[in-house]
Amino acid sequence: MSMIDAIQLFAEILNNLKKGSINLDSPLEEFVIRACGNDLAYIDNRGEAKQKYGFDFWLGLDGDQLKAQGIEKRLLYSESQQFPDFLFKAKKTGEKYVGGSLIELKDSKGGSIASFNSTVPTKYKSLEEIDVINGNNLVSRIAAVKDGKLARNKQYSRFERRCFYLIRTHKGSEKVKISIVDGSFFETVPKEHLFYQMFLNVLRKHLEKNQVKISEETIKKVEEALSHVTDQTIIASSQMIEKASVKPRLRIMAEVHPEGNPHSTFYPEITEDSFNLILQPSPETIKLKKELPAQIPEIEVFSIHHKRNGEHIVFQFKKNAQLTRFVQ
DNA sequence: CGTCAAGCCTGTGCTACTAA
DNA sequence: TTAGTAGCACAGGCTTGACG
Repeated sequence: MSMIDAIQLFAEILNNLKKGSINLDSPLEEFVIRACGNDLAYIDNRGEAKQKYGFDFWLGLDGDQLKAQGIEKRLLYSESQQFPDFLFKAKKTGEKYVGGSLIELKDSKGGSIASFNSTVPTKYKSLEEIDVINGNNLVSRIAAVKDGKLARNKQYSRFERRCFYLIRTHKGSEKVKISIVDGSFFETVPKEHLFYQMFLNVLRKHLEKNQVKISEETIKKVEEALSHVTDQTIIASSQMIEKASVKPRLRIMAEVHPEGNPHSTFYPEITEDSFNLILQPSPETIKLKKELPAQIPEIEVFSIHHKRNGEHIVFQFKKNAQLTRFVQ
């Protein structure tokens, strides 16, 4: 059930593509808002949603009541510039939360995926983690209002939500590719691991460059010490250095390695001018392999192999194939 | 081996938010 | 009001690969 959001998003976008109400060059925000606007608990740019796409995120909700719940007027239709771009509404089956997935957009003119700033892509994130990343609780405040009753439970901010990335490369070219990508495609080691390994790498490179010899034992000790450096907000804060009149600040960014980019030459099956849903196999996805093509005959289903995270199932819609079919 | 295109990598500009 | 931090990738230089 946990993937239900991504599947719904894919199916609805496909509908819109077929109807022609959007095309592969439309803004990615439009893809999501037109497809699933009513199922969202958070939209980062609520102003644009209303002005540009005529979607009122707060429709039917009263401004004064919202203020009472901690959402001030100026926030209603602002662009918050927080992570993530969209959050689906949560659902519950029995006592268990499902849904509530995160959708993050990445749009790029070239063939590589635009860099991730401050957020390292992962398979799961909880609302609590989102608050840590943002350094404030705006997203969880808004989501809690939209999720209403469901949010009145401690587990609400703790349960692990799936992360999906709506990615376009070669924007505005005939080579355009768009995919909804499972976060598992990017997360091959825990992100806490990434951070201290970065510092360790920096140290190693300096030792190498300056030809300084340090015993393997010392390195091990340093590694053990550095392994405690895991908190992104501490790493990214600007720092007071004694006597310094500037405060240096590290910015955490992540670039996607070609093997983690489903649109790279590693994965020739993801063709130009196509729209794809790329999911890690699970009992649900395997069921979906049968069901989705039955509902939407234009879809092709196949597997690609991620070097580190194994098989992923692709549901592919080719724009060109579709057009030729119409012509005939 | 030279040439050209595409891919990759790093640094940067600019904007808008939140919190104090 | 402003200091601090994050968002958006893109620009532009460098590297790699394909091809004759």
